[in-house]
Amino acid sequence: MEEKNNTISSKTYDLIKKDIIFGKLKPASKLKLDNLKNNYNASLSTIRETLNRLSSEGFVKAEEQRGFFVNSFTKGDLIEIANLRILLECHAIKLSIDNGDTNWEGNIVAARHKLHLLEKEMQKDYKKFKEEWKKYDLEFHLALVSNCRSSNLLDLHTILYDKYIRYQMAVKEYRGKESEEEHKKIFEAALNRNSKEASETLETHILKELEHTLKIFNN
Amino acid sequence: MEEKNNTISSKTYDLIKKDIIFGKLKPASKLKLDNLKNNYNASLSTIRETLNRLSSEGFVKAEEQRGFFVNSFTKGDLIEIANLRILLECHAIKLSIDNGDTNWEGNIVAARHKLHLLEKEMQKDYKKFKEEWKKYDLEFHLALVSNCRSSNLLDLHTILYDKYIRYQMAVKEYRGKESEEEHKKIFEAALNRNSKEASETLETHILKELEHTLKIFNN
DNA sequence: AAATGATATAATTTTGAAAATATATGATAT
DNA sequence: ATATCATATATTTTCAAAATTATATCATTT
Repeated sequence: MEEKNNTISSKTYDLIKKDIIFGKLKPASKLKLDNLKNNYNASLSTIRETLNRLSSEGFVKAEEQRGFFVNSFTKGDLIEIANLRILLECHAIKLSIDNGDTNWEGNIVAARHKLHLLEKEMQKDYKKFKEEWKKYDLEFHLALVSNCRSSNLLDLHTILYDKYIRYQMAVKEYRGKESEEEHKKIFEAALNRNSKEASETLETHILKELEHTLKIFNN
Repeated sequence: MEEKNNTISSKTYDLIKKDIIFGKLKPASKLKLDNLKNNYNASLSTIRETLNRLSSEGFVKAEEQRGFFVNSFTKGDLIEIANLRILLECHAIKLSIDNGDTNWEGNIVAARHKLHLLEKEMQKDYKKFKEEWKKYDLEFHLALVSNCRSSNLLDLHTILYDKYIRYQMAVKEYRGKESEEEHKKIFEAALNRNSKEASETLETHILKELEHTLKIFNN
């Protein structure tokens, strides 16, 4: 009855995507098919399938007859992505709050709690918990927008979140308290069903993260 | 020096995408690999590559180990897509107008002129010119947003436009005069650099098209 | 020394076939 | 008749190798 990830192709897709997001596969690096084939234990055609998907989503750049590359980091791209995330996520959170119900509220409380636990860990050891934190940060943001009643919007948002977070995962320092404070404010606005405030606080949150993340271009 | 469409894979991608958009490959129909292989003269792996890309973009649904299907038509999906198109395109047109320059203005005039020619043809023979009209309608809408200075936004918008237009291409009647009048208003607002009015007129335009397109569910 | 061109090497693209899985068919039992 | 199971067929998934194209190497010419 399982419906996901039974094929080598989709498992490989997840692995490569993860390695791109967390920088194990570095920005602008060439993705040589033969290397990937060996590193991920899949055949060439299977690797090509996953790279085609990743290139559609914008994690990978395909140059015909010259091969595949991890998308480069550029200041302009980061700014575009952050602003697009604001457009989608702020729109979605408003719809979501306006449709909010008991179950949705429960999910937010749970997600916020788990995120908070990871935030404490992050204070202690950023590098160690980065990957797990990312999981719960996404879960929190998804819980907030999950009631927007548009699966097209949700799918798009998740891709934009991942594209944004790839940049943030490259920053060496954790933003800490400030970020946690913002999460708290968004959380409270959502529970109060104040969609305007939630949206504005979320926008501020993403813009501050952007500012922090832009540091990767200073040196 | 050419940089696009030299591979069988990308040519096949264009062909299949076109056939989905114009309904030659019908909504919800099974995309049997062996059939596609014969109809598009490409090998199985190549076909799979294109289907993986199309599934990332949401034209095709991939069910693991069960195969690929053209995405179904549903009322809810159409409404989601139209609203997402409004969100992206209205945002982009405002940015574009605010950054507008001479060259951009020239492109809009040219695109509007070509679209207008096709609109006249459409009055005479809808079925015959549908495909060509779609090309110039997209060109017009793209010209309007082209100055938004976000390639991420532009790429996303084009996908949403195509996803929307697949539904519209399934409508039997041309909307005619009303639609042409709306195009004219958007055009004039853009030339007057009135981004607020352009955005509002564009939203109305898309909502009216949505209303018209929803007819495909009445029978 | 720089540029050009020929050759060799490496990489991508495409194919056809093997392996794995799902679906259809038909026989048997309730 | 309906359900269950086993078998056969069809389809998807995966692979490995051939064909094509790009890149690197090296000799030759200016």
